[in-house]
Amino acid sequence: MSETSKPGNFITQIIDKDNESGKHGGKVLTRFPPEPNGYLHIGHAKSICLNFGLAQRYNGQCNLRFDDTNPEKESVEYIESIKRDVEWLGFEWKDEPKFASDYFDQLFDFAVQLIQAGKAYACELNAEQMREYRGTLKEPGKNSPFRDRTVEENMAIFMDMKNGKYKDGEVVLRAKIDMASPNINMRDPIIYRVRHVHHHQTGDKWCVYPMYDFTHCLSDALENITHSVCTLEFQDHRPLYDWVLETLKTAHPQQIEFARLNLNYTVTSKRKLKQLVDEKHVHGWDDPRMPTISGLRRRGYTSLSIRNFCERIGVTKSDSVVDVGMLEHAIREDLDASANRVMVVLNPIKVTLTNYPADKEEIFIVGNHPKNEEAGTREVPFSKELYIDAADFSEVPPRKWKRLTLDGAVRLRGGYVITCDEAIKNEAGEVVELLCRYDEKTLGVNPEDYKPKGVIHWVSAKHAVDATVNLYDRLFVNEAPDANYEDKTFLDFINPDSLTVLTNAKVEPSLVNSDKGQGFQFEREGYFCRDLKEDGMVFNRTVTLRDSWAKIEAKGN
RNA sequence: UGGGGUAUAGCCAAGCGGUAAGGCAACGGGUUUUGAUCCCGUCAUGCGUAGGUUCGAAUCCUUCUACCCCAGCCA
Repeated sequence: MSETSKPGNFITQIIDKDNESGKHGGKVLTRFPPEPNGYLHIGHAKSICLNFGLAQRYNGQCNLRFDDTNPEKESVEYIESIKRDVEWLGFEWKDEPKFASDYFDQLFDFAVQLIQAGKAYACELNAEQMREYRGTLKEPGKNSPFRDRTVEENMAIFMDMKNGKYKDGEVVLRAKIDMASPNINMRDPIIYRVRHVHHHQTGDKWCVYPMYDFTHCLSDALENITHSVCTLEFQDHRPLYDWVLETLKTAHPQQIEFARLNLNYTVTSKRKLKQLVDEKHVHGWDDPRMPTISGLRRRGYTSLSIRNFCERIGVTKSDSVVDVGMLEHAIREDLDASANRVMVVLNPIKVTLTNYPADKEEIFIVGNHPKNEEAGTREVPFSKELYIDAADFSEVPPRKWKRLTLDGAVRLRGGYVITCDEAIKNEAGEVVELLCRYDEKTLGVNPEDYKPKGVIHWVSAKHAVDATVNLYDRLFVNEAPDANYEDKTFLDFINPDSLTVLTNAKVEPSLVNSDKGQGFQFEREGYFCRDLKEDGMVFNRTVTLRDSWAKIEAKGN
C-alpha cells in the first residue's frame, strides 16, 4: 500500500496507477545509477532521496548501480565515495552494489541477437563522417554505406572488434532504426565502440564497451527494475530505451523523467565542480564550500536536514531554481532542535571585572539546550578576566543597541550582570580592554533597580581554549553562476570572502571533549561543527543564525 | 510546424470541472538570560497570452508567447 503521511508527486501517481492495474505485480524496484566519474552532490541527493524514498514508500527496494561503461573517466575512488555518501544519507541498497560492467557478457550477447535479427550493423564511418550522415536537428540523416551488410559480415566484424583486431575508432556497432527520424537518438545510434583501455572492474577483459543507451535499459531489465527514474534530458532517449527492450523482448521497466535540482548561488555540474577542485579554487571535493555531499557533511549539514530539504522541494517536470535559503533553513531547523549550545568568542576583547577577587573562580552550571532538558547541563568556569566579542561593545552605540556600552549594563549569558566603566585604548585608538563591575546579586535573578540591555556570550580568559574557526560563506556572489554570459564564466563569480579563517577564537573548555564532526550552536553566532579531518580545535561554520539585528542595521538607524 | 518538454506569488509547490493547500523569503506584533527558537498576524478576485465550451474553468478545447533539452564513438 502507498499509505503514508508523506506527500506524493507525479511519479507516485504513476506508481499508484500501476499498482491498481497490477502492471508490475504491485512491486516497486528502483535504482540509483551514478557513473563513478566524480563525487556526488546535492543534485544527486535529490535523486537518491527520490529513488530510495519511492522504494520505502511502496515497501520495495532500490539498487545502487554504477553505470561504468566509460572507464577512462571513472575510478575506484569515486565508487568508494559514492557508497559512503549514499550510506551516510541513510539509505540501504538491495544486496551488493551492482555494476553495468557485471552485465558486459550478457550485453554482448544481446548485441549479437540484434545483429542476427538484422537490427544492428558494423559501421566504419569515422567520427566526422558519422556527424555528416547524422543530419541536423531540422534535416534528416542519410543511410550509412555500411548499413546493408549481411548478418554474417556484421557478426564477423563484431567478433573481430571484440577480439582486438580493430583500433579505437575504426569501427562501431550501430542499431539499425531510422536515419530520417525526427529524434536524433533514433538515427542508427552507436551501441558499441572499440576502446583499448583498462577497466576498473573488468580489467583488460574487454576492448569493446557498450554505450549508455544500450546498457542502461538492458541493465534495468536484467535487474527487473519496475520504474527507471532519470532526469529530463533523457526524455528524448526514451523511444530508444523502449526500442531496445521491445526488439530484444526483455522485461520492460518504465522510464520516468523528473527535473534535476538547480540551486541559486551554486554550481551543480560535475565538470565545473571538478574544475573548482583541479584548479584549486577550493581545497578538494569535500571542501565545506562545495555542494558535494562530502562537502556538506564536512560543513556540518546533517543527513536528516538534506533529506528534509529534498522532500520539501518536491518532484516535478518543470525546470526550477531552488533558493539556497531553503537548504539553509533545513539545516537551521535540524540543528536548532538537536545541537547543544556552547559559548565561543570569535573576535576576543578582554574584560576585567574590577570588583571580582583575583583569586576567585566559580563554576556555573549551564543548560545545553533551551528547549530540551534531556540535553543536560555542563560546567562553565568563571573568573575575574573574561573575553567577549569585540562586536558586542560600542562606545557610541547606534539606536536600538542591546549590547555593552560605556555605563551600560548587560547580562553575561548564564552568569552575572556587568556594567562597563571604562574602555582602555591602544595608541591607535582601538579599544583593547574593558573595565567592568559585576553585580553579585544577579546570578539567576534580575536586578531590581535597573535593567540590563541584553545578553552577551563570554568565556573565562584563564580557562579559554584557543581555536581556529573557519567562517564559510557562499562560494559564488552571483545568483546564477552557471548561466551563459558573454564574457564571463562561473569562475569570475567566485566569492573572494567565501572563507575567513579566525585563528584567535576562544572556546569554552567543554569543547575540548567534543567529537570530530559534532555540531554545536555557538550562542548568538551560528551553527558550527568540529572539523571532520583536523585533529586540533578547528571548527567550521555551518550556517549563521537568522539575524534580525543585521536587517535593522542595514536599514540604517 | 525538426523533435521532445515546461509555464500557479520573489522562490519551491499542491491542485486533476465546484470557486487558489503548504513551505521558504518578506513584513508587522508577542514571549525570551541567544537581536536565536517559539507564538500570532499580513502576503495570488489571481493560475504565461487571447479566445471558446460550461450554471461553473488553474483544471476541457483552440490560438499565440516565453523558457528548457537534443546533432559525443559521454552519461
